[in-house]
Amino acid sequence: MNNDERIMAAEVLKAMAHPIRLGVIEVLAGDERTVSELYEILGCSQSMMSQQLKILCQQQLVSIRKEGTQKYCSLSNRDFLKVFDCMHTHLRKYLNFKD
Amino acid sequence: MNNDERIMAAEVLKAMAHPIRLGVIEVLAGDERTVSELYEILGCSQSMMSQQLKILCQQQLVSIRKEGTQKYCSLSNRDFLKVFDCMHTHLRKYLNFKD
DNA sequence: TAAATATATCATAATGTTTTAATAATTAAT
DNA sequence: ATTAATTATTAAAACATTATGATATATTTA
Repeated sequence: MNNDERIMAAEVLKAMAHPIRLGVIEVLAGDERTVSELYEILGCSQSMMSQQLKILCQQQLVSIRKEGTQKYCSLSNRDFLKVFDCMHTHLRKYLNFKD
Repeated sequence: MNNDERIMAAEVLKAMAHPIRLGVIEVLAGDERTVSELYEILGCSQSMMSQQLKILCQQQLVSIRKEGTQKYCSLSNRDFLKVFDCMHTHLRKYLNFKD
């Protein structure tokens, strides 16, 4: 990776690096969801969810299709689910995370 | 992942989400390095490197052993190199990165 | 057309990150 | 003991992120 690539990769990682945004990715791993389903499931405000989704879409982690007055969100790149496995193991093995 | 786990995972991802810190991980993928080798290779100040290494060590991404007046840095968890592959592909496939 | 529903945007206060420069601490060699 | 080399800490300015509440924009339904 050259420096430009690292700058972009850092932006993508930043877009993942938030509990709500990780939650969105995790929920969408199961299935497509509307914006309101997402903020109900994850327990945050509508405004918060709208802003976090914008960040995820900007980095193309999530894509959105419109249907009437609703918007359906889904994962753009399921490859990122690997990062969850990696984190899961790291937290337990290196950071002493207890369930 | 529950919310506590997401909070911790977000911290780990934040620790990666910086061009210099990504550079450190990439360089250390090849071999162990001293702090001064790292800031020379990556072209940043000594102070900057020291601070970035602290962040990487806190999340146990990097570990350090002391030898005389120098410190040798190495990767704690090589599993994270997977994240680089993932990013490499994502930038090109979804974010139109040009070499 | 008016009301209801779903989502987005804006403003802002609080908080956190990044960068730089200056200084401190530690070890090794003279 | 001084000096040189390596690394860490601190302080501060600039900048970015987060969270909240208020308001705006579509879209559908009555």
